[in-house]
Amino acid sequence: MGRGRVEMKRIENKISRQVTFSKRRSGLLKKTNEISVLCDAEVALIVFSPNGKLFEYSTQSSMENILERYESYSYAERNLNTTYKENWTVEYPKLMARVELLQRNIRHFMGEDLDAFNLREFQGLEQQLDTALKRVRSRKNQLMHESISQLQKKEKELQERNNLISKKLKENEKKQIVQTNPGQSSTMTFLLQSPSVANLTIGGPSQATDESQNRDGYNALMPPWMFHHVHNKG
Amino acid sequence: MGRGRVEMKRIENKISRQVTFSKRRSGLLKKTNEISVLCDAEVALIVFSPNGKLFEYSTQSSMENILERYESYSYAERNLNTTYKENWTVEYPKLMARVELLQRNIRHFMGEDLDAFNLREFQGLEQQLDTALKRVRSRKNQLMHESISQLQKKEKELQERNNLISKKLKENEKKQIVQTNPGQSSTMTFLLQSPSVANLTIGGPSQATDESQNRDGYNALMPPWMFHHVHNKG
DNA sequence: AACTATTTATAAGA
DNA sequence: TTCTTATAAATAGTT
Repeated sequence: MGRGRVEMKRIENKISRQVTFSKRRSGLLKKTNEISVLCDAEVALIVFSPNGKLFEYSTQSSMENILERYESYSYAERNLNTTYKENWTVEYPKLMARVELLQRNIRHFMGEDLDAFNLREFQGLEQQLDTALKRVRSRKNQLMHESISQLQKKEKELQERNNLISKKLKENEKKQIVQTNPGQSSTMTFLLQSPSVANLTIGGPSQATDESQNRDGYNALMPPWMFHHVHNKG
Repeated sequence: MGRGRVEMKRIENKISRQVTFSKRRSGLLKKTNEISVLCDAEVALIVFSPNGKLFEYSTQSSMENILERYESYSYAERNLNTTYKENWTVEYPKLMARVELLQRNIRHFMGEDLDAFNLREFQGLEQQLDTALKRVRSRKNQLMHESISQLQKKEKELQERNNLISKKLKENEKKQIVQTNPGQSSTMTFLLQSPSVANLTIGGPSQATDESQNRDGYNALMPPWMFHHVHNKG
């Protein structure tokens, strides 16, 4: 409509295109409004100009509502977001409740927060703790015995080695006296280095754990020894 | 455009409205397409008929992309959903990690899953359990003593009451013999009912907990006695 | 759904 | 941009 028909393809002249866009845009908005008024329809129109500028029209029920309605007809994106929303609003409180439950149980295991316990519950907890303690002591003893026998083995080996070296040293000294040759005394350093025994300490100095005590806000729940353990395993 | 101008207000005649909607809708779609082709614009059009039917048009870049682009211009809804998404993708793994950590700690408190413990960790856990056990036993004993003294008190009261009633009964019998009146023997039933003592059982029969053992999938973590406790408090 | 008298939109020019 | 105007398009009322 206008002086001469237009071919339905992109207008190459930039100015023309811009002008046409402006004119037709207002026409489109007008018609959009008209159909919504005349026919009682909900309409949403979104237009991005080639320069990236946004124009929009929506009936009184607001763009948001229409898009929501549209997306409930549609599926992809919105459903994803709905899923996130639902996950969050439904699952998050569940998870938090679970966390709190677990924390309460841990406090119970630490002999705290027992005010509401009745006799049977005390009995159950006592038995549980007793069993756990027996297990831990047994495992600890086992570990200690292993350590001790390892140490004894190492000790024996070292003793043998020392004897051997002492023997060689004596022979060497004899030779030196005979030959009066002052070179080659490196055997001395070899004798003094007592290898990797220090790595097998039993419950050695507690430097490493001191630092990790005041981290992460888990303090109320985690006993210090557990911290060390947990952080080392990620 | 047409034979006579139209007032810009809702068409009351339902048929007319429907027809006009149909005609104008196709016109609107055509114009929407035209502006997008001629002017190289991105356009999205969403129309809901008064009967709730959906019609849509969008340029090649697809409705989803346009809406996304729109919502990045806009803010409200999209930001909400983004928040949910971010909450979910960021916070959920954290929470789950925390749950797993707590569960592992509980297993440790139960003397399980100790394979990776070293001697110092065993020592710490042992001490923790020992302390807890002492606390629990102390609290349990306290509770038992309280129960016992309560029971003794109740016992004493009942004894006195019984004595009183026996005395009255005897007097009554005397009277009955004197008066040879066979009515009023209701005192007998009163003597037989021994009130609420049964409620104070110490760790009595374990019927209530049996049922709750196989619920909720928490079994691996919750000892049966704890279940009872937890479910009762919500 | 098709027709057509009219109104409306708009292309080109100012 | 906006206004004008000739003309193409859209469409209200009718069939």
